[in-house]
Amino acid sequence: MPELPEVEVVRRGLERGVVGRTVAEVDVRHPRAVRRHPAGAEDFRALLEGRTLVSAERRGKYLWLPLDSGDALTGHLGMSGQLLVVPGDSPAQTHLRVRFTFADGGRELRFVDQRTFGGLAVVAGGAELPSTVAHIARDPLDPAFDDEEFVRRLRARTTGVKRALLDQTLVSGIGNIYADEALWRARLHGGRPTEGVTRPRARDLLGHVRAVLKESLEQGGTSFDALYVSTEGVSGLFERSLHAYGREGEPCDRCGTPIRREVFMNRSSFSCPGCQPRPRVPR
DNA sequence: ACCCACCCCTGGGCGC
DNA sequence: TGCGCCCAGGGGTGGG
Repeated sequence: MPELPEVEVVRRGLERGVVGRTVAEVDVRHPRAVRRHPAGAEDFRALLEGRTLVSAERRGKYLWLPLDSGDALTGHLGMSGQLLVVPGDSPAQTHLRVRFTFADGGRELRFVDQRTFGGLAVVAGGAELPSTVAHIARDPLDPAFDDEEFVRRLRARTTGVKRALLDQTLVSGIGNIYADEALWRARLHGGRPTEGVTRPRARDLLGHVRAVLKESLEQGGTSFDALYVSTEGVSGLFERSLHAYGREGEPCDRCGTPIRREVFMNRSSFSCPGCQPRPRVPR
């Protein structure tokens, strides 16, 4: 569910809500939530209790909280994960998976995840860049993101532009919503072959990716339903600014042509037939 | 070294 | 009402 803007909203909430605090108790209520912690829930708990959370970091859609031990608590929200900072006496959420209480007795941290595609783990020595995150590329909001390297690598691919945007090892943080929105802005169909995209058009596309991510972040992200919320339970407002995603049959905001929906990679893609003509041989 | 189909889950909405 | 099907913002993995 959440893409870069939504995950960044959560990161900021963690920064305000839990960074600087010392973990008292960890309660893993569903083992699947820590399946990416190979040593198991008990080890996960032991590595966290008594540790202080030093900062809140993000790359793409991955989050991590370096600990004063030099390890890092890592998290990915998957399709439906939430990290909520709530009073300890608030009722258990239906899909509450992990609870963290703190030594200061203040609000607790809860990992809630309906579909359990997300999860948490403690990565040894991962404070700088957890090994489980290192395989993905930097995201376009990272100051060290290399635009020209992205352009070069995109054009070296032999695939479709949308597949490339969704490939987290090329550029991270983009999911189905923002891929469609950036392609609409760039007037490119997602099936356009990457090798046929000129350098200027690739730079233009990257500019639109960066712009739509920033604009969404300013609106608190996109929240179609209560599954995506900040650590404070607040929904984002960017849905009203979407031009393509989820708008099948509605007139294009640029040319009035009804937005089309296509099935692609076993998921939906939305685009304007007028502004984003399908290539002769889509990929 | 790629790339893709498949799998992992729960729940809401819809047609019958 | 109920059932079955489709759909949903994610990534990892094993095979080609």
